[in-house]
Amino acid sequence: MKFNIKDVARKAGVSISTVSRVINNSKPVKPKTKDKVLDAIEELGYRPNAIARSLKIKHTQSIGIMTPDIANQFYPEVVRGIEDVANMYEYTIFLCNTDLNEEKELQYFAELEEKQIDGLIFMGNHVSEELRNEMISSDIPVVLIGGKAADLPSVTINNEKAAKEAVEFLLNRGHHRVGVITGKMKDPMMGQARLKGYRRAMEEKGMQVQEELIVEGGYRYKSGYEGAKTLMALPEPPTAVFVCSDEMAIGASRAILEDGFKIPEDVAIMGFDNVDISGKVYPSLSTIGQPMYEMGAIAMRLLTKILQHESIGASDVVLDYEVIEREST
Amino acid sequence: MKFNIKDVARKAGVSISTVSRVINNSKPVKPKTKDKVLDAIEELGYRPNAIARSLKIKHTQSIGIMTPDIANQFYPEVVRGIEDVANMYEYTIFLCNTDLNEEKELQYFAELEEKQIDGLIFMGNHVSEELRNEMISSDIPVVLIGGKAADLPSVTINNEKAAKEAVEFLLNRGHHRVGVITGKMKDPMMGQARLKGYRRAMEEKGMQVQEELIVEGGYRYKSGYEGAKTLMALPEPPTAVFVCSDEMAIGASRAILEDGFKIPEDVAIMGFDNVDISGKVYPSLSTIGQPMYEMGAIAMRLLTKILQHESIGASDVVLDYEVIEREST
DNA sequence: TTGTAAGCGTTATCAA
DNA sequence: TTGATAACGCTTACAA
Repeated sequence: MKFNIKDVARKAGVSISTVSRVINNSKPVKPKTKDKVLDAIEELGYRPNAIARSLKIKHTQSIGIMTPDIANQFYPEVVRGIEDVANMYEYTIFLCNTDLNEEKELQYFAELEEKQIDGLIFMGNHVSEELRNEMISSDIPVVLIGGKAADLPSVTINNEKAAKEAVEFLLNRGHHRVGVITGKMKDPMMGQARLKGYRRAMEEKGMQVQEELIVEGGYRYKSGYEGAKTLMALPEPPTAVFVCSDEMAIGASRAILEDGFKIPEDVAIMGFDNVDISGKVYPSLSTIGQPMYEMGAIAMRLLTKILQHESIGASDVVLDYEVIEREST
Repeated sequence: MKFNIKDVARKAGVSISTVSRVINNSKPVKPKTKDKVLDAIEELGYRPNAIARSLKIKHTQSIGIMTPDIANQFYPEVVRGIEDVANMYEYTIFLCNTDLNEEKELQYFAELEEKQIDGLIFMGNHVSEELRNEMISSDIPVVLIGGKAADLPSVTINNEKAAKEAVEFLLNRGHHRVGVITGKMKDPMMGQARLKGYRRAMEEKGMQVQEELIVEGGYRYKSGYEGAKTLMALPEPPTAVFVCSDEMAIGASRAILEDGFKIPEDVAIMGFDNVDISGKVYPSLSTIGQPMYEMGAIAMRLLTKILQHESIGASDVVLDYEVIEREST
């Protein structure tokens, strides 16, 4: 029940080359013979074998996406952005979940390389030296989302500046004690850069940063919840807290509400990301809006340009964020 | 910088066949020559070409996933379940977003078939006759998640029964006017089956179902929001509403809160799905828990069994759901 | 405008 | 235990 180009050639009474030519529209073919071929294809229900084709032409129209965890609120939206433009340019995507685990990243990379992907979009908190070497030496074009590494194009936002604006927003509302629940501190962007933004905002306003108001979070809801609990248990709890991801911010809100405080009257919350749900929860979350879909779409667009050897302007594109005011502040 | 099996054969001073043998461990090879080969591989940084391999062996260790929209709360979790077991069995996954669009489904299917996927996991509200024909005639093994079609294995929950229990739960709490915001009525599972469960629960309790209390929703937040607005605008609004998806339920909660009602004092809300966020919002959502991760994992496991020609017990597996009581009821 | 044939990088059969 | 060689299904010179 599975036919190949030879079968249709035989059926149409032509050679396999002309069949190939009509399939790919690569060379002129006399209308009449073209019809014969098309009929044969139709009749047999023939589908070309892309694997065989790829072997010959040396590209697969497949690209890889490595994401920490598709089940994490942040990524589905960017993956969707990637997929939409990938589809537009006729690429199909391999999806891999790395759990931020270097071993897994390396292993997936090897697998994808063997499968001859044309390019890769990588998300993760940082690319290890070993992985970077693999990437460079493979000469598979890679574009990073949300992170940076030497010689690898990337799309990001300015995390430090965004974080700084977030806490300035809080400060301008008259808050004096603003706490922060950070990301993982080994994460250069979500952890370090955003905390740095916090510090700079405080310093520029001439406020002393109190280390007790800084608690290290992680990525998920639970760490936000716990971070807020410790913050609110302080002798003098903050009146506002900047939480470095929306998911943690939702956890923090929960903890704060449970402790009998009102949001935003007693304590204001500022998140980061603008994950889909953040505008839908109650109270809705003020946050820094990252253009997730666009990040994906732009990264993929960048990749297609590289693949087509179009000149790319800057290969580090930094996108705009926005501060979004909702009910939690 | 890219080497093939010939290069390593030359470097190791052996034939390509023995290289192949050491790579695949397919035949005994003298330890000493094996070492030579391994060294050559190491030195060149050789990576086998899976495309060439697939062409020869006629399978790709790739499977497809078709999902309506990865950015929709429900799917990332099941995709994660799929990916985890796929990875375990050394499959890598192609991810496709169909937007529930038949054209796109058909087109993706053709694309994936050309790319010679070994199997497919399909999510969608229903498989069209044409798509089903393609699936059957392609002899690519397909397993459905959340839907059914003749001759296609599936993993589902009993939507009607689950919905019935959801509204019984509400009824048992003494509610007499319970409204329902349905899914899209052309969706057999999320729409029809769940509504049927509602009707049956009402009937079995000897309650007359009032058509004004039934409003058709869709999939997303907005339709839940709007559905609740119309319900609460009724002369005699419901005291409880069963909303056929959590995302809509969150929208409904919002609308109800905005209208000045209290949850659950004035109106109780029951969702469906137990999407990650539903336990994290405030008030947290009572809901029917679908085992999303497991659905994915089990579907993929089923697929691997089919691919390995293991005997599969039932090819329609229906999983348990649970009714989860939280703050909204 | 069409056909013949080589070659893409593997695996596997067959012989040695 | 190893090596030659024919496939796998396609594209693309090159020739006709």
